Amino acid sequence: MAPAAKKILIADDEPDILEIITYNLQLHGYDVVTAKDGDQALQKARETNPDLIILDIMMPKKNGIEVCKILRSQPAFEHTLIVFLTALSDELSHVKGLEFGADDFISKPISPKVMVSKVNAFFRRVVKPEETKAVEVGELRIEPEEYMVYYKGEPITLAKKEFELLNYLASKPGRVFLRNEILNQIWGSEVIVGDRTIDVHIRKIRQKLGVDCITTVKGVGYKFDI
Amino acid sequence: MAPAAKKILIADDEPDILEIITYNLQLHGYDVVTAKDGDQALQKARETNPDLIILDIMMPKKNGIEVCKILRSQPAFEHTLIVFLTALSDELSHVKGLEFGADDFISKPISPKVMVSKVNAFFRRVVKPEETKAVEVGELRIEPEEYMVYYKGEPITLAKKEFELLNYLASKPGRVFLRNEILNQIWGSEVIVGDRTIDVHIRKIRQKLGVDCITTVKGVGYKFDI
DNA sequence: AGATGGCTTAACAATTTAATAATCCAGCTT
DNA sequence: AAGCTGGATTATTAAATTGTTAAGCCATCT
Repeated sequence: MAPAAKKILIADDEPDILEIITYNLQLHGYDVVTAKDGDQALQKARETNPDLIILDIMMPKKNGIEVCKILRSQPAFEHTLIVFLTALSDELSHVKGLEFGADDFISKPISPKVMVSKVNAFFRRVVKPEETKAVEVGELRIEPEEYMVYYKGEPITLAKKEFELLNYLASKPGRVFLRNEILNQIWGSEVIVGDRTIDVHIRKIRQKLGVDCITTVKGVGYKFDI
Repeated sequence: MAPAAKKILIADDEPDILEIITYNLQLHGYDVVTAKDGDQALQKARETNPDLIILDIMMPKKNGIEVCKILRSQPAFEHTLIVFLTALSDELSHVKGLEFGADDFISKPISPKVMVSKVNAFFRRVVKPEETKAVEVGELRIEPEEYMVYYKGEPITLAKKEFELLNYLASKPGRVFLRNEILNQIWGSEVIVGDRTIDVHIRKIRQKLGVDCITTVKGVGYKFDI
């Protein structure tokens, strides 16, 4: 699934926080680069070309907002995901940060778990546009942009989860997705749902589509096949 | 896949809590080891090498944070999942725990059900799908991603164990795999099954494939050959 | 407030797979 | 040739997994 580990640059002047977050992100398969001040953040960003940059607002040398502003002015970082770490109360930073092109904020203090969840979410979000293209297999057409499915030209309305599940499976027809992969992708690693939940959604999809384009692979998972 | 039960060490000084949690985790197929104080937790951790360690913060002898700190300093436990049990209000513990490498927190009080769900989620999160590539020998193609086998282009559906077995043998065509090797790889060293079980699966594979690509080496094992 | 739709879960049914035991068979040994 | 030995086959039983239905919960809409 993950051809290459996503690279994350995280800049914060508190070594403890840096270490904790680094450790936890690494544990979840991310490639982490750290910086302890604004200048270093800029330098490492250029050196390593990360997929996501997390900037503490308050840092020596250059603060996060300045760093963001500089990065955004460079073509190489025009579309890089940049998020700020801010103290919960610091509303002003929010406003200023937005002006300089931050994609989101993470409020401190934050638990490692939530941190990882958020990072996962960022990448999930940014991956979306790639899979926006319609999938068409046989008589079945899946249109991610309109959140609709057509079978033999007839529109079929699926609920959100149903659609996401079908779309995910159909993203690689023929390949088996493990139940765990499905849970992590559709529900997210932080959400807790039972195993039967997947079954029920699968059932509803099969029911609504009329065609059985989802094959069960017992003990393994499901695959889209037509 | 190794169906080996995940091992969980749980340390808490309240026998009641220990018992309830243990019972519920066991009910869900986990292998549970308990400890009633910090020293015992350390000892059992070394003895049993668990996959997940749940530490109550407040314990006699050594508290959870001390235990965590000691464990993390040892290579064997560097990457073991460690979570703390904390009273909801005890924010200070959170902060301290983070510094010593805990992966997450579980706040008390917690219902057995939620506990089990959380534990499931922990394991789910760390699972990463392995990179798999298709094996192709002669007219036979094995696609681990699809969990499918093709012979002369025709798709053949194998059951989970059958597929894993074939895939394993085919990973090194020509080499003989001892019965013990097969048992260890496909069934896992902790599972005890009789020798006949392998025979039966081999037979089913031969039957489904139609071609006899598996050669018996009497008194030794089997090899994939075509 | 009441109605609606989506999501999740519980409970049970149905199905599939795995493991075991019993039997059969081929090749060797003596 | 009769008796071993290890493997193959078949049938049977046990276990695990999935399918299905109904019901509850929650948020939203009317």
